Amino acid sequence: MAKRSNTLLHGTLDVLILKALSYGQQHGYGVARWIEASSDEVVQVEEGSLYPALYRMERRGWIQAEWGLSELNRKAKLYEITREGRAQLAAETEQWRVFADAISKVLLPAEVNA
Amino acid sequence: MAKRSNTLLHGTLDVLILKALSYGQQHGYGVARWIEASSDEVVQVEEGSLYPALYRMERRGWIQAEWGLSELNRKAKLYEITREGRAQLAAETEQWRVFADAISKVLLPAEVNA
DNA sequence: AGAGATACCTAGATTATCTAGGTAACAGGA
DNA sequence: TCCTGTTACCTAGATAATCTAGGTATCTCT
Repeated sequence: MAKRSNTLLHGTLDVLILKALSYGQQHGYGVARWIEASSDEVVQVEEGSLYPALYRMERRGWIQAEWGLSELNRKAKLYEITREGRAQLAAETEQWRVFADAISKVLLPAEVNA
Repeated sequence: MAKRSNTLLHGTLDVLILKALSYGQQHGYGVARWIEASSDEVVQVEEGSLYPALYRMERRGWIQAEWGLSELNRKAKLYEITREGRAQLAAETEQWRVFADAISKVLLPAEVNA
C-alpha cells in the first residue's frame, strides 16, 4: 500500500529468506509471497532484490537449488536450506534480536516492557 | 568488541542521530558517543558514516549546525534538530516500530509477547 | 617528548537494494 | 480467439548508505 523505499530492509532480506526455507523446500516466488504474507505485507519483496539474493546465498552455501515443479505444476527453481544455512539463520536471528532490542531501547525508551 | 560490519544499521543511523539531538544541542562526536552508550555499545558509529550522515541531514533540513565549543572547551560543530527534523524523527520512529515488529514476528514466532 | 583522547573531514570501495525492463507458460473470461 | 492477469524466472544499471583508511589539529597527562 504505502510505497516504502525500504532502506530498513538492508541486511534482513537474507535472514527472512532463510527463515522461509527453514519450513521446507520452496521456490523463489513462493518465498517472496511467504515473507510478505507473514509480515502482514509490511515487507515487500521486489524481484530485483529477491533473485540476486538467492544467487548470493547459493554461492555462499546457505541454500541449494534444483529445477522442479511448483504446486501449480509450473516450472520452478526449488530451494532448500543447507546445514550451513541453518547455522547462518540461527546466527542472524540472534544478531537481529540483539540489534532490534538495542535500537528499540534507544528510540522507544518510554516503552520499558522488556 | 565483536567486529560487526553493520549491514543492519542501514537506514537507522539517521533516526538515531535525530533521537540524540532531540535531547538538546550536541556535536557530532558527542552524538556518536551517546548512540554507542545508550545502545550498550551494540551500535558502533564509524566516523566515516557519521559525518556524511550529518551533512546529508543538514542538507535535508533536519538539523542545523553552528561552530562553538564542546564541554571540554574544544572547537566543535554543534548540531540542533529543526522542526522538520522532529517530524522526521517521529515518522521514522513509527516506521521502525512497524518494521521491527513485522520482522520479529516472522523471525521469533515463538515469542508471542506482543 | 610522546601517547591518548577529543573533534573534525574525505576519497574511494563495497554492497545491497530498487528500477525497469525482459521471457515464457498457463488460466479464465469476453 | 484474444486478452488480461497470474505465476515464475532473470538481469543491467542506478542509487544510496555504510565502511576503510587515511588525514588534520588541539589538548592533557605522563
